[in-house]
Amino acid sequence: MELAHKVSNCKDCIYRSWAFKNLSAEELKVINVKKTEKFYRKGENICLEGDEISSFMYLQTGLVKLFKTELNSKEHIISIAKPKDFIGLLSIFSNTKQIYSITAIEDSIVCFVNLEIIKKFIKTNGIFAIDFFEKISAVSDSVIKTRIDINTRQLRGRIAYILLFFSKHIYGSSKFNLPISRKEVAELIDMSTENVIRVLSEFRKDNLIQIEGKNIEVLDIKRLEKIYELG
Amino acid sequence: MELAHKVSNCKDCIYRSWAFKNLSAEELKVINVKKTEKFYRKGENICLEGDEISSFMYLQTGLVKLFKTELNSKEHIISIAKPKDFIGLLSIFSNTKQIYSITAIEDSIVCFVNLEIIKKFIKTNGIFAIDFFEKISAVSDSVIKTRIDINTRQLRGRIAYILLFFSKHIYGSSKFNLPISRKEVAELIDMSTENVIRVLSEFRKDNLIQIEGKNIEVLDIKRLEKIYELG
DNA sequence: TATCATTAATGACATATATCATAATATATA
DNA sequence: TATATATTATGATATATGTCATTAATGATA
Repeated sequence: MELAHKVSNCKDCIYRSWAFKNLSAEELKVINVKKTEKFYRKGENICLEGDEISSFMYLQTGLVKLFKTELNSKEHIISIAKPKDFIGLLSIFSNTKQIYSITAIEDSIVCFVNLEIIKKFIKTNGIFAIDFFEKISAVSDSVIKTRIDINTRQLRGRIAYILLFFSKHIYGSSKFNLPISRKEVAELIDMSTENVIRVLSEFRKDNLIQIEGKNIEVLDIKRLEKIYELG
Repeated sequence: MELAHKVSNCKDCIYRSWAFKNLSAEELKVINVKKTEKFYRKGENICLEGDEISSFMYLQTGLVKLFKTELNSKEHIISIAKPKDFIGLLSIFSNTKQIYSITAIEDSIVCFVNLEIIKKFIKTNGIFAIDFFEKISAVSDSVIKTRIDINTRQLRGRIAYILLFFSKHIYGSSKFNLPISRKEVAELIDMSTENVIRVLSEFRKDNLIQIEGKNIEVLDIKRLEKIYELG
């Protein structure tokens, strides 16, 4: 069942003040006409490895995961995007096909802006080009930094990272509903599902967190940060 | 001792046909006047974490490593750049300070182009902007892909990756002189130095490679590729 | 509601990897 | 050249992590 939602106008969009802030009213109008908004239920695919790339995608509401299916058909999650994030990686500017898949992990609304229009504005609006480039660069570098931060740590440090990531970065609250399964956490931080569960239990017994299924509350953020910092 | 080298002209530069191909003769002349070329001996630092960023850097000759010093003062290598590569990550467009350090791992000549000039051309030359963006995006995504490829494999797969990386990607020859120590290999693929040495010995005993100190020859590339693919 | 499938949880065990110790080389430096 | 220092090499051992097995809990579906 498709849920209807009010299609927003670009000039009122939260994203405008970010990557699109240097577009003129005229340019925004062009985007407004050509853009598409689409609603995805939790679990639905937004795009798959190999799909043609024709849009710049950003997330209006919800949460999505960017992932790759390995040869052994295991999935590896590369990053999680939150509202106002550009979804995907820079390859949309250097590839014609998606090299990763994207799936909603919460009900989400994704906005698709034709890539040719973005490219046209990069060509014709220098101020927009520079600003857009800076913003997009930051996103890309943050993915690299995250991958390094995770992989230079061991299990406890990685789980601490995930807890801090969701509580601080995604939800801004010490209490939150983990939107992904333990298996997906494992796919995100390169460890086995059992060990994700085990370390979470360990943290619970240690009064670092409280767990009731997907409901998690961070009880001792200072100590959790220390565990993260020490690796 | 500083070695003199013939300062090259941008219009003859190998890099021109890559990222700078859409600049006019006039624009190239501006870059040519403002750019700096610098020679670094193997082991010399090109820049350090925290340095002000004022240049777009690319490698004319040699080989350099981009790395981060962890809290425990261990070094973690993020990527290795070869001639014609843009050095560094996109953060030069979104940060004012370097977030990683760069050191020459072979005698190298680095060319520094003032970043403000690049930004000016992005603003004023749309065709250049798009092309430059596409090229730089590919570099960034390739770093992400590499990190994933390495970290989703275990030791044997990672060593296979390194051997294939140097023989195919860097030197284009089955016989090459490994430019980094076993310790640096370990820092590049997140494993202990002893295990790097151990797996290399194992590959030697298995007739996959021949080793004499830093001189390595890949004897059975097909089997090595299989080891890499299977992880 | 009853049934089935998925997820979460935990223990026992196997395996992969790191660490420590020691020696042999190689490389840099005085 | 001699000496110190770092690198390479290998074995023994400790530790971290993954895998397998089993059960409980949860959620989906008929």
